Amino acid sequence: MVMMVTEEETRKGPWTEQEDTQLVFFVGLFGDRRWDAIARASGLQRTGKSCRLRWVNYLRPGLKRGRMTPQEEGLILELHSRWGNRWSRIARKLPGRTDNEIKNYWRTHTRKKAQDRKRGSSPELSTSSSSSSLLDESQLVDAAAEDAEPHAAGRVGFGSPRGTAWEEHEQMAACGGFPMEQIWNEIASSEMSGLTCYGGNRRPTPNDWHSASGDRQLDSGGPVVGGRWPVPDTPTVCARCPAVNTQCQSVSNDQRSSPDGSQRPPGRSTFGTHLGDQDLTPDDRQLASDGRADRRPLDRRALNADRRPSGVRHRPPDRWVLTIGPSCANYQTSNHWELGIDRQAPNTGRASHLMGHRPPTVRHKESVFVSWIV
DNA sequence: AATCAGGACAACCGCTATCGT
DNA sequence: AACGATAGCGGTTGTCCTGAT
Repeated sequence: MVMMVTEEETRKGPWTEQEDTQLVFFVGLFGDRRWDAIARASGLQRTGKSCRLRWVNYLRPGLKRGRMTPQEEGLILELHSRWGNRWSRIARKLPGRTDNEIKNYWRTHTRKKAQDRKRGSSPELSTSSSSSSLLDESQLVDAAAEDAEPHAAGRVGFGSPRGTAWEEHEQMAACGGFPMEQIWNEIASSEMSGLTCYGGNRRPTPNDWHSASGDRQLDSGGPVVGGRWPVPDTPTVCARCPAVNTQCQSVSNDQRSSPDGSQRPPGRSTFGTHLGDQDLTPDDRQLASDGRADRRPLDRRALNADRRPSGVRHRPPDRWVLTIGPSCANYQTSNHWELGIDRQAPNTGRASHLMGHRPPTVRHKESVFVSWIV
């Protein structure tokens, strides 16, 4: 019943667009837990650990990109002086920044400055009282509170073993994060045709299954139900057909209006290989305007995209849409998938693992089995 | 133009904590 | 309580880029 991925050599190195697409899609189904299961079910030849890292540090929605702001720089310095190399803890105080990002930042920028400061040569970014002006006072108050009561401050992220996902949801909302509920709602409210499923930020809703042409339908109230992905009427182009035989096509904010009001060219990718000025966010443009845009990795990637044979590092879209359709080359011969998603959260339409009740699993009888034909 | 040093950052590795059985 | 599986964390490495020489 569960699609099996044969034991193949584990891939390492930079992630490809296709891999990202697959990962985002399956995280949307399973939630950002059970990384081993995601790695297996997705067909990615990656370890669960690698999948988690990719998601947490790169694909997760809401991540900030670009240079650290002076406020963030100051906060990093302040918190590092307070907590040392507790990167994840520091990252919780900088919404949108990952521990990896902060760690890298510290290694390159801040550590050097701190060393300079120790030698008394750096007038800026001091951890002394002079730097406090750079900081949001409330952030320092929060940090102080966490000092006093380390476990009271929750982790920014989903599925923490130290608190319920719902608590973290609230905490993320409080700190300007990106509650999954909000993301899903946004995507659910967007246009959705019968042949489109949304990966990454949204899992199928019962309505999706009711409208499906498959053999089973999902019942929003029942404990054990199943469904099948709707089979599209109109073939679509298989842009990046993953190894798991899902026709997928990532669509992202390239469909939105650019800051000057003009539309991007249709079909344009936001991935690094196609990055151009039109792909810049307003923040990017600001960076460009202050003469530092050339330091941004996205531009470097764009400049060198043609030279990279594989594993091109690329910018993930802010939002993902996966399309499953019969035009996929493997459509005729591929297998029937089934993925188990627990649905034990009482009185909600949310998958239980998002409520902190239980991670998704295929082992429990009360699981909802979401299946589709590809 | 070529070379080199250092910055930037993605990704991996190893260890530890936590959870489920 | 013990054990295995999994997630999370911090350290490190590898690669590519820019700017200086």
